Amino acid sequence: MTTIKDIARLSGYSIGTVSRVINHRQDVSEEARQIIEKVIEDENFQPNSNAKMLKQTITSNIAVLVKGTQNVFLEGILERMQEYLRTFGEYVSVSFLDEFTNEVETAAQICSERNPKGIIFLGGNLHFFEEGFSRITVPSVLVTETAAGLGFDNLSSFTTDDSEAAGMAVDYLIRRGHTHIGIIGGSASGEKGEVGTRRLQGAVKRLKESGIPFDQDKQFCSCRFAMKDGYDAAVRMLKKDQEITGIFALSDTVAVGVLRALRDRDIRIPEDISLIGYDGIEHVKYTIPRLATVKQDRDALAKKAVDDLLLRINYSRSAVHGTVPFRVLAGESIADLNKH
Amino acid sequence: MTTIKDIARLSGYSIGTVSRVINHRQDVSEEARQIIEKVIEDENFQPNSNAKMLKQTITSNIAVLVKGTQNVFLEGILERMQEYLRTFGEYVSVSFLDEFTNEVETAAQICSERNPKGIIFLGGNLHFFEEGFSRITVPSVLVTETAAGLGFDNLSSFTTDDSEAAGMAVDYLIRRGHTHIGIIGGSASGEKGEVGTRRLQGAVKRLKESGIPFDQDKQFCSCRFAMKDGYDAAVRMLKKDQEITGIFALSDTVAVGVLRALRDRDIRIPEDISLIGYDGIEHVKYTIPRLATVKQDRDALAKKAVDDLLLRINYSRSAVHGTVPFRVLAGESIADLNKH
DNA sequence: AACGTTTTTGGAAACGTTTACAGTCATATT
DNA sequence: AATATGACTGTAAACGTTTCCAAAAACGTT
Repeated sequence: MTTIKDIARLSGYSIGTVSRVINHRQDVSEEARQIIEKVIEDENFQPNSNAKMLKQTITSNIAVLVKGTQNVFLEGILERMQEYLRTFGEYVSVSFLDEFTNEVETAAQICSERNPKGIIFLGGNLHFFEEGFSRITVPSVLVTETAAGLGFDNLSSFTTDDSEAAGMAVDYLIRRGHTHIGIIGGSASGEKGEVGTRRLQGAVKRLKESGIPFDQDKQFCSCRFAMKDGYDAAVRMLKKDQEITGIFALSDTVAVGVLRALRDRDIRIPEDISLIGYDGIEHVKYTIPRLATVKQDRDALAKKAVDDLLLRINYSRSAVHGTVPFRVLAGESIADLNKH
Repeated sequence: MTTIKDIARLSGYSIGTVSRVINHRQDVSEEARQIIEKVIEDENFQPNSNAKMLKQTITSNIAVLVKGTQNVFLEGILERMQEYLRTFGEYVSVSFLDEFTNEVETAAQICSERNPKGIIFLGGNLHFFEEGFSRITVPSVLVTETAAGLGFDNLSSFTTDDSEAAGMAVDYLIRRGHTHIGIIGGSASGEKGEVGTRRLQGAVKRLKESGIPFDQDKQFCSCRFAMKDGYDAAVRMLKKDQEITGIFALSDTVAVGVLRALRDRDIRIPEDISLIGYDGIEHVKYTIPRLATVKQDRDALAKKAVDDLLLRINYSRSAVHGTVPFRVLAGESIADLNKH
């Protein structure tokens, strides 16, 4: 392994000067820079990151915790983030957590074991943050939830305005004459600080505002955000309520399951029941019928979160909380009842 | 930050002894161990990983390179691997690469920058390995391709027997009376050392053996492994050849695109054209109709690769090459022409 | 009691960097 | 000519561990 010492010897300069060249400092003569850079090039020298980090007491890692496995939506954000971070020369260390694992607990553990310089939470349960985030001291960012109300100074958050967006989703149904709407997805307990709950509340709020009756016991079926669970929940919903003409699935993955469940019961979409999803994964363009959905801006989510985190890692800044735009995508899964 | 020095001071022992306790060595008295462990506990001390690694000249990272973005199949393997590795206390640093990026080149770069103790390639192009893998010296494993023929002693590989499995896929069609079969997916160039190419060859071989005519120019449409590309390729195929009764899509994602393309042209599946995919992602159970496919054993792939890599990291062993079982899944997308 | 063994311990060097500090040298200023 | 200034460079001390080596302690054997 070639070290800075070898470069010093080979170039005839001291290790101090070599170090200065490596770190692009100004106080080095042009001549020294040239010579040393040549030697570095020739020797194919790479500074040992451990030594560097030891001295600087940081690691060059950013830890990413993805809440939920097989979550196409979050994985899409992860990919975008990784790609974007790479342009800064930053790498991510990824952990996928199932939905029951406490991500804050896990993050704390990762911090002590690996000492990352920043943490990105892709999804998460606000409850866990409220309870235990004070133990985490590195700059962090939570994506897909808002931590504005928690008041941690090292935790930023970026999300779609879920409540508003969910409202737009049901609004889309309402405008097309649907007055009996079912909602599928979200945590069983209606737990506070959970994505599904916020979307549910936004939807219910809009229903109320529009004067549409909604009986949560009969018209809501909770389920995890997976195709299978969407399928099962749809089956339950059909048993509970036969009058529904429109369904809002709280995630596209759930919607795919719903689609299949309705089909298996020979319920036509959109002729018999209309369906709108949430997230805007690629897949909605290829379902039969194409799925209407609310598309979150994953690029913006990824970019904003990374920009903010990097800024806060390098300069001590306060956390910020932001939202990104969304769009309702039409699809073919919604019937306009007004046209009858 | 509490350091080993603090623990030494607080416990009344020397740094050396504390270090020995931390590393669970035998040559420490029971008494010392107890006392020191108590102090460590009380102080909530975590050894600085950078210092540790500096001394041991390794990092505790395993680098994973995922070839291809938005690849549900590989991401599923990634999740399984990460989860399994975590049980060993190992973490992964992930990079997603688009299909054009040279993963071996990238790995070499990552090695010099971050010095991982092992590398996992999820997908990859054999050509790149043949050309440049000799530069990589850490234990590595390639999943989804076989590197048996390359003869690198530090590169294991695990894969499904793609050729055989693809053969089974077309066989499934052939047995149901299909004699005019189209194949969609795989690299444009029919490039050597590419997943699609191997599957294509396996399929063509089986067609030949069964005495089914196959004109690669007319009955094969190459495309990238994405839904959109599957859609477009299906459109091309329909223009080129009107007589096809069965299609083998070289990945499930492609199949989903094909499904949608056929539907848009009012071609019924399986009545007009039958379709079988490859990979066995969750999704195939929720398409309309449910998609027949060849299911690769992702659990086995993940587990074998990790087991082997960990073994080779800790003991110097030669690389091995293995395959995992596969299964043809029936679905609803295939018509039995014999029944007419 | 004197000696060997074995077990346990402390001291100190090493790992490869960064950086504060002090030094050298040329040039400009008086 | 003496001095101040500034640009550059080298030296050495850190950073928090691990581990080699030798010292000390404990024990058993003669």
